[in-house]
Amino acid sequence: MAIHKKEAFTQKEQDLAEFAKALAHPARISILKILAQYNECICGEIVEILPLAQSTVSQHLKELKNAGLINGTVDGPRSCYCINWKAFEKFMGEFSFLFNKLKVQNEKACC
Amino acid sequence: MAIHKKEAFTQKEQDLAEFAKALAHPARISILKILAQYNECICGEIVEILPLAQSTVSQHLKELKNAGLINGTVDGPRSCYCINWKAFEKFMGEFSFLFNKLKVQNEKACC
DNA sequence: TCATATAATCGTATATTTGCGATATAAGAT
DNA sequence: ATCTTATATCGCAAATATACGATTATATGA
Repeated sequence: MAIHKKEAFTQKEQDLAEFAKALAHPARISILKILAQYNECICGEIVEILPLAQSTVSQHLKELKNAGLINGTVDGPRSCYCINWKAFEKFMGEFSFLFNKLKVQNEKACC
Repeated sequence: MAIHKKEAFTQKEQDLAEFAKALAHPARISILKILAQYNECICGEIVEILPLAQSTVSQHLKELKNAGLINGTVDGPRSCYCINWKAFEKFMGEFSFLFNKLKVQNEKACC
């Protein structure tokens, strides 16, 4: 595709897209559900639950962390992860706000 | 990657991931905002606003339509698009429900 | 110090996404 | 019938994402 045109869009649009991208894989949705259920988990616990290799789970965790959706701290030889509810709420709120706000002003029928 | 392991996850997890994927590009976020603002648009109007080629915009519209987030109807030589608010609310509701529900039961601090 | 346990990273193969120009299609106008 | 307008689709190139095994790093315990 030669060039990525992400730069052509607003920062907020890019941020929302990044957030959505982090959620755009069933494995990551599943990881978030597991983290929510257990409050916190080490990588190995998630590996045992999901049908994915350790390296793959670690990669998904890294993406979720990069997106800011989870926190991860080193705990001896392990890494402990949990959901960053604050970030989660921020993005969910922005999405809801953006589209609910836009919605009210044109509830009329269309094509 | 040899095999896609999407099948290993629940239908609901896959559906939410699909929804997120449709939103996982700033151009598509932008298109949704444009559609919300104008209520309905033909492809060419969006092409004029965004710094993307006509074929690229058409492709993004197709993805949004496949994900069920927008409706599109043929109108003579044009195609008219608008947001499918019902689908939108369904998915946003599912996300909020899923994570809000999980949240209440573990607000305690973690790593 | 050395072995063990845990997780991160590297390298690689393959699949998917992104973007565009060129072409095809379909409806309306002349 | 032909031309114009608007959109979809095809084909291609480049970028990203997915998945895994192998390797590396790090901390704990013997």
